[in-house]
Amino acid sequence: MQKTEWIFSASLAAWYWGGFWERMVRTMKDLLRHSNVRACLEYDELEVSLIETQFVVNVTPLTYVADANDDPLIITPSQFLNNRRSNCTPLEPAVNLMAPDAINVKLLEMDRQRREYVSDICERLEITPSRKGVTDNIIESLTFVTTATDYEVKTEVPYTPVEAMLLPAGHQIGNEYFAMIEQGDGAGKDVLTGLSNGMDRHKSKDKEHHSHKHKHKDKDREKCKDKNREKHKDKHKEKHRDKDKHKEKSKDKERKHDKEDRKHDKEDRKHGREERKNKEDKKLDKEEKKKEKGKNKDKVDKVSCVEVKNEPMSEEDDTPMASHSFNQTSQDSEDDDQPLAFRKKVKVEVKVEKPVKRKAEDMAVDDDDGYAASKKKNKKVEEKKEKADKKQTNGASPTKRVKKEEEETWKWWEEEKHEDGVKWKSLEHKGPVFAADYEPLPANVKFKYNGKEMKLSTAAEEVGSFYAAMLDHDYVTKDVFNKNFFKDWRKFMTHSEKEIITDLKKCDFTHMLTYFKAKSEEKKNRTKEEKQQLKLESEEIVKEYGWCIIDGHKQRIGNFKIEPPGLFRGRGDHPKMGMVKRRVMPEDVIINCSKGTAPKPPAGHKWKEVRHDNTVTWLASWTENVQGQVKYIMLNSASRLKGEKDWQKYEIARQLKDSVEKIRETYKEDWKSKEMKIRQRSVALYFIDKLALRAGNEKDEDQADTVGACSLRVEHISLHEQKNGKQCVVVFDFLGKDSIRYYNEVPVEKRVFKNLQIFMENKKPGDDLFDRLNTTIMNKHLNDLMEGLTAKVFRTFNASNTLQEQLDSLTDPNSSVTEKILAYNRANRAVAILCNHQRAVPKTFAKSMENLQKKIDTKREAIQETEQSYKDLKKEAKKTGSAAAKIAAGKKEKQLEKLKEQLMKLEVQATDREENKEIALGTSKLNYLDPRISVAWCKKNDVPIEKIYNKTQRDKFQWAIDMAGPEFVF
DNA sequence: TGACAGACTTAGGAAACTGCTA
DNA sequence: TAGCAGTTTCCTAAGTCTGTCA
Repeated sequence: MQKTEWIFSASLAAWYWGGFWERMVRTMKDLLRHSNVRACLEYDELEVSLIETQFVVNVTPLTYVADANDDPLIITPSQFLNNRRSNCTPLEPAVNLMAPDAINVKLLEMDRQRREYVSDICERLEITPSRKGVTDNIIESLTFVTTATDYEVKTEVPYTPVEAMLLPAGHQIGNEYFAMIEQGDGAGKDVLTGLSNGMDRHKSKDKEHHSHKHKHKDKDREKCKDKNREKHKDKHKEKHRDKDKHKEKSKDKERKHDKEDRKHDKEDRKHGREERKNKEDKKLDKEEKKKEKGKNKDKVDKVSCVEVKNEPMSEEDDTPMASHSFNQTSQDSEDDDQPLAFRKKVKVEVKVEKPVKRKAEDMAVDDDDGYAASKKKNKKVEEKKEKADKKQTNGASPTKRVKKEEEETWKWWEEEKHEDGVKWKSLEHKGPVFAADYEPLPANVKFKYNGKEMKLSTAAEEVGSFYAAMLDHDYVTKDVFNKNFFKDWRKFMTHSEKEIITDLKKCDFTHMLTYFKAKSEEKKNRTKEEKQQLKLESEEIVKEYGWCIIDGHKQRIGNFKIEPPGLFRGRGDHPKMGMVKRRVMPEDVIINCSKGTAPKPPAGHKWKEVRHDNTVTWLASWTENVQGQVKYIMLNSASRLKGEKDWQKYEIARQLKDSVEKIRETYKEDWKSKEMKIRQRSVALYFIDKLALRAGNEKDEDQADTVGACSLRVEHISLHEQKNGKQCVVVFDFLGKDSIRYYNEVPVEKRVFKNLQIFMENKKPGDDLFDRLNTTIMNKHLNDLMEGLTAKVFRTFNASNTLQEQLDSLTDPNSSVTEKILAYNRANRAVAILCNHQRAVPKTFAKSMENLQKKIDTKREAIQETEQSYKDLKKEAKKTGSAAAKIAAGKKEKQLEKLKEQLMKLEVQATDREENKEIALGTSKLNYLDPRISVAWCKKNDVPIEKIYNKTQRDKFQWAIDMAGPEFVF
């Protein structure tokens, strides 16, 4: 019979089984051993699964399983997984059950004797009816009729029905078996969870060590490492011996009887504990096994759209884990379940000059791209295109190949995508535009020090002028800014200047500022002709440097100008604000383009490097001196390179929509995990999902102190059992990206609340709330749940999903276009609020509101007056009965209606403006809302797209405008 | 495994532009 | 037509996330 493979996530299955991974392992192992599916015993994969949290089971079905009616049971893996708890929605695509659909796994026959035995166990273990239900259900599950809904386990008694159930048919059942189980455990307690074995005792010691982390963390870490190293060596040797033994066993396996199997089983259990104990040993083989896993994955690539893999979860009761003490943390997490701070290293200072990157030709092609549609690209077409491109490249210059009207839309979305990692095939541009040279101040513009005029050297004057130009800005009121500026400024001074200028407070830049203001004013007051001339000159520069030719198409460059020198304007309390951003020279700039097309550097200069790396999208780069960051010249958002990525982003977010419910179920389950690390991860993920928080990368000390979900500190939240009539309220108050304050009072699930209480226990305000979590751990987990999933995707998904929902509920198809636009803006606002897109209240806000209010008041007065005259006219008309008076009254009435309408509009405008005072709508529209939703909405509701997107936005979202019909739904 | 570099997206403020109103 | 307010564009800081290296 043909051998088949059945691969699925063990931890997922463990969840399926009520969260007991160990039990699942055992179940599978015994199931295979005691069933007639003997061939599987040949494989080591089951062992692999123990380490990798994934089963890779090769099954050669020999016989079949029958149900009560003796009908053969043909079970596919998806049936297996879909027959789970009856009160949950089916797992379906969220489960990456990487198995060929058609596999028929024929299981062991469930005989009466075994059923009786299970009942016996239930009685012996005093299992509650629901437990019994579970027990039965496990049996039923093997026959794939699931009914149980209660998986809570409240007893410390070993939970053995799995073993019981798997007792070979015809085997004598009795106390002997129980004894065996208990003996196997040593302490007898955790035969299944393995929590009380030697390893755990050792671990709890470790944990105790960790509880004194603040005193001895480095020492302990070193000790721990040494111990592990030793352990590692020994166990590695042992492992090889075990492996050999195992091979021998496999050879003889067909001759072995059930009894022998039982013996092995017992041994395996003992070994199993040791194996778990030596997790690190197995990590050694991780790479090898990963490869193996990869191979298997390749074989079964049919199903997987979305992958759900859980980490092992542990049995637990309803109380928060801290009360259990973490001495009992699962074996897997010996090191993982420590606060991450234990493992942190000292940060090295930022170097301004970074090592030169490898050359393009040396680079491996990355595999970072590809949304669903593009993945199905026809290779042949690609090859053909490649050949055609090669021909082209060998022929005329790309510039010549550009069509006459290149600006007309390039429908790149209808073309084949480049192979993964390749961003372009040809790229030609003119290089960046450098900042104009410094023009020294006229002699009459004076700088004063300590009240005395002083002529500065050109360099000192230039830097001084940066500060002078900012005198009206809030920055100069900040000590850090002034301190940094002064320190850096002195670097540009001559020796004598340094000696004289020792105190910034004694510096008088006001005359310089007046000069700059006058210049600015002069600029504003230019004649029309002058303005026109300047505009033309500017357009010429754009024409020459603002475009590039990529793959034969002319595309706009986003930022073709090199950042001019100035003072660093870090946001929030940035420790580097005020430092001097030095002038970037061609010698600092790396050019990236096709071979043989390098732009000429400015006269008398040369480029730092010319590179031909088609795996990146930038055209030029340089390293900025303040933070040591690389800055790039890149394409405009309307370009193919940006658009394609954007499209892909929204496709991943749509994928998340399909699996988010599963993921939510998973993290909710994880709230109960015994492992602190997993609970922290699940609570943080809950915040990311529910509140659209950012991931929260760790930040250096030389950056502003801002946080996101993973980097929240104890001081950033406060817990309230009750607040404003709501229970379990978490108050968030922290600075997020750009030092924008995030304040939110959120009622949360009780379990989240309890977990947070535990996470905060014995911590100082400045301690990490999630001390066992960082964004790498989070994203790794998310990617395990769904390919391509990262924390950021949740924001995109939640934003787009909110827009879709809001539009659906707020749009009245019968309303006017104006009303529809209002509905759209409201939906957009809901998203902006969700994402906390704030802006500073515009400086002119108060004034403009005042003006608006004046208009409203004037309008009201006008209405009052008109009303009075209307009444008078009406009276007169009634009194005199004259036609002229009647007409006049009618006119007045119309005037009154018009005025009232105008007032209404003004009032709406005032409300709208007030509501938008601190909300920035643009960010979400540009970065988070799938444009196809808006396009579809416009098409469906006959709203011109121009009402929603301005020209730039229409350019950026051209792909969506072209491809989304009115039927599109996110 | 953590630190770091690099590449890219997301972000708000400032400057420039545009259109309305008196 | 100037002045103003609102809108758009530009600018660049500040994030996210991945890959590499010791």
